[in-house]
Amino acid sequence: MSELPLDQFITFRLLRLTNQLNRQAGKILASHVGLRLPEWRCLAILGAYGSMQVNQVATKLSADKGLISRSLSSLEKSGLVKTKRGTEDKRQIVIALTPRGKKMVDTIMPIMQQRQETLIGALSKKEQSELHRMIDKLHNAVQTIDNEVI
Amino acid sequence: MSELPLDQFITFRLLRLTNQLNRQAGKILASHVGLRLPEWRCLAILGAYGSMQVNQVATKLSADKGLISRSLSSLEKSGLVKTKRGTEDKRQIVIALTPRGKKMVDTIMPIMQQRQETLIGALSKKEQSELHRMIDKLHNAVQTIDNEVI
DNA sequence: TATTGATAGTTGACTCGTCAACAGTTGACG
DNA sequence: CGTCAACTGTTGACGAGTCAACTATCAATA
Repeated sequence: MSELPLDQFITFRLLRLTNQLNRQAGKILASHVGLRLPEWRCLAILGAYGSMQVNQVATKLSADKGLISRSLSSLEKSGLVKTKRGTEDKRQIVIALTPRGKKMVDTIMPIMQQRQETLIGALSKKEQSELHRMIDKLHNAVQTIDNEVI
Repeated sequence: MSELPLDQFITFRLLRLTNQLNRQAGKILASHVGLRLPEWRCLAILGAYGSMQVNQVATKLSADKGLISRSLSSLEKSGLVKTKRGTEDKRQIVIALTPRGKKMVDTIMPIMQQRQETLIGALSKKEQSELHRMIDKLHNAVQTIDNEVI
């Protein structure tokens, strides 16, 4: 039987790190406001890009459209976004931040940016750019495996 | 690839990568055998270290004991592990691989190791060790934030 | 020895993420 | 036109992960 130092599995260590990051982000959002993580991500992307369709939000976030649909629906109930059927294409639904939604983004974004800076502050500038590059490489490698195995 | 502001968020990019990795691992396990990801991780850790208690498995995997409890219970139903009450401490439950469980590990491990090698093969030796070091640094930085914010 | 506190494991409730089925709408093409 | 494929968004079902309440044991100690 193979002797396995599981700590050497990069997948294992990455998973552990991101679970930790998600847990923390969730706590920060829940303590400051009653927002859930995917909801915050929707707000952030709408704040950055302005009005978008459901599909566009999902694509920008690399997230599932089902998850985004539910998140936006919840945000609408909270009055943070408003929705409107597309005028030409009646399948589409256009999402926009309400004034309250904009204020929410302005409140939360600095907190998350501060956290972000503390995080990447643990790495030198050189390490930061290398990390981004490595993530891209791994991203591509995963797709290579998909093509081989599946 | 990084023209959107959110792409600069390292948390965002890491999350996207690990979601992709988990999705793939799940597919591989499901296609080869009817194993779920946390179940496989339990098998792997038991294969590497031999008999352990539930708590020890959870600690080694940095996972929640509830999740591990359910996974092991499912593995027992499948006949891949066997459990035994501790003789001295009757709270403890000692988990061990069955012969079928051992065989399962020997079947799956090479597949997962192959995948692992393809993944890290996308990085040079120097990058690999740097990545491990960066993950450690980020891991520590998260805890720093926990102490500050919460 | 009886109480109290810690520990091992189970279970329920909830969020996050993925997939697939579905209804409604659009557009291309015979 | 009418049909059919493709697309938009919603919904249901389930796996993954977290937290907390609960039980049963154990251990310390008054």
